[in-house]
Amino acid sequence: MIKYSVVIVDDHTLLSQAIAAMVNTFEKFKVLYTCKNGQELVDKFSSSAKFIPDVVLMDINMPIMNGIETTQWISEHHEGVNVMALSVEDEDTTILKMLKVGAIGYLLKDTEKAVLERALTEIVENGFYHTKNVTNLLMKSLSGHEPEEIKLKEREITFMRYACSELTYKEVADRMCLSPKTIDGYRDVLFTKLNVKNRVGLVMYAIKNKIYTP
Amino acid sequence: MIKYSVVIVDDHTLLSQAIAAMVNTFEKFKVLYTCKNGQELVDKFSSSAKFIPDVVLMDINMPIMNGIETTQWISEHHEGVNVMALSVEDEDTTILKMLKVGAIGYLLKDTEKAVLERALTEIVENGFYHTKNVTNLLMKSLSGHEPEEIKLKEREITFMRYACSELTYKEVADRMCLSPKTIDGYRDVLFTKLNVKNRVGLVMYAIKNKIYTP
DNA sequence: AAATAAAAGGGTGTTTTTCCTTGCTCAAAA
DNA sequence: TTTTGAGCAAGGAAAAACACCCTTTTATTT
Repeated sequence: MIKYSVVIVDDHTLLSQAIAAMVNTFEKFKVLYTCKNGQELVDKFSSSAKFIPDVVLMDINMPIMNGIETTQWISEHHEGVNVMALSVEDEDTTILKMLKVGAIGYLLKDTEKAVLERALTEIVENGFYHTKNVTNLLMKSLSGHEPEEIKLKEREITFMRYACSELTYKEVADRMCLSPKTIDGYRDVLFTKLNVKNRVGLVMYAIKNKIYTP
Repeated sequence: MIKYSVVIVDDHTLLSQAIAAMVNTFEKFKVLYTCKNGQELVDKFSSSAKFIPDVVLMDINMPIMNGIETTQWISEHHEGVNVMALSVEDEDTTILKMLKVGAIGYLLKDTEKAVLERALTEIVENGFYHTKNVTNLLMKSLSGHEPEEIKLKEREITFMRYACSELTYKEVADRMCLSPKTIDGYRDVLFTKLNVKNRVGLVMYAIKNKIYTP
């Protein structure tokens, strides 16, 4: 019997090896190899055609080259490879981003073994797999207005990181070599852009969007 | 050959099942069952003696009953059971807390399969396993001053969570049905207790110590 | 019963933040 | 060339946050 080949990409070695062990118990699948990050995968893919699998199980949060960038790359260079996202977070925007760059499935890490097997099977046989959650999400995003990507400038991001400290705005102005009143300006712009009311809102936005990591 | 029994506790089902699959490939070990959180484990342990394993692989961040609480409980009620912590985070204080409540090993989730097998073997044969990191950490904590646990009251924690929102202190006072002046008091006390200068400092402390999750 | 600690609240004054408006410069678009 | 707009700077006023002083009441300890 011909087994479908699977590659697992996750920075947590134990997790990827454990999932590998699990996938190897599935009748129709076998693991080709595992990677610690997107860069490793790109290197493998580029080195030889025999390293190109049927399915990639892709974690989203990784150092060096994250799941979204990597999936994008796969979509552009190896259209035939099916990417299934595998993540702990079920934040709407993240899932949508993965689907947008070409992932054809999305699984949370707290699903059952049987669900993973079914998902893999459906992917290679039908070409897609989505949990109900994801389906609902897609419906919403189709009907609803796109959240219109907020674009931040380099300086605004620098300022935001300072805003996440205990410095007063005057001290931030010193650090950035600008007048306090200019800093006032950045703040005001960001308040309206990000739709927040005060500095705490700014801090929360920065953290949620990984502009600042506590 | 007699196999040692292992129980895995992790809220991410896929991860725990995958690790289970891996552990089952080890010659000397077999998985008895897996749990989604500490409460489930306590229930199992309490229901019958045949559910008490040789080793518990314990995740730290879980809903309902986290790894530290659960390990504490095991230490108190089932001294013979070896608990090995298994976590993504390698923050010093967390590791120390786990060891303090009785864990006899600590593994990061990005270790190799072979390392896990060796760790399990050493635990059942020698009674302990620590990576070099953990050993170094222990040395440090023995020589150095204990960071003197900061004790927060229920009310202060409630207040802190509100402080992590965009509400003004006056609005927080309303929500907590207290005078704004009382809220002022909480803030002042916390500023000195936690050694921070302003509300942003408070927010950061709350996030770092998981009092508030963004 | 006295001492102590915690919880709630009050007064006053300073500093910081927030909001709104105005003006300048430079560069790209019409 | 004029217009438009982004980026930078700044003033003034009001609101919020912060600091430090305090009293009263209610539990808890001794």
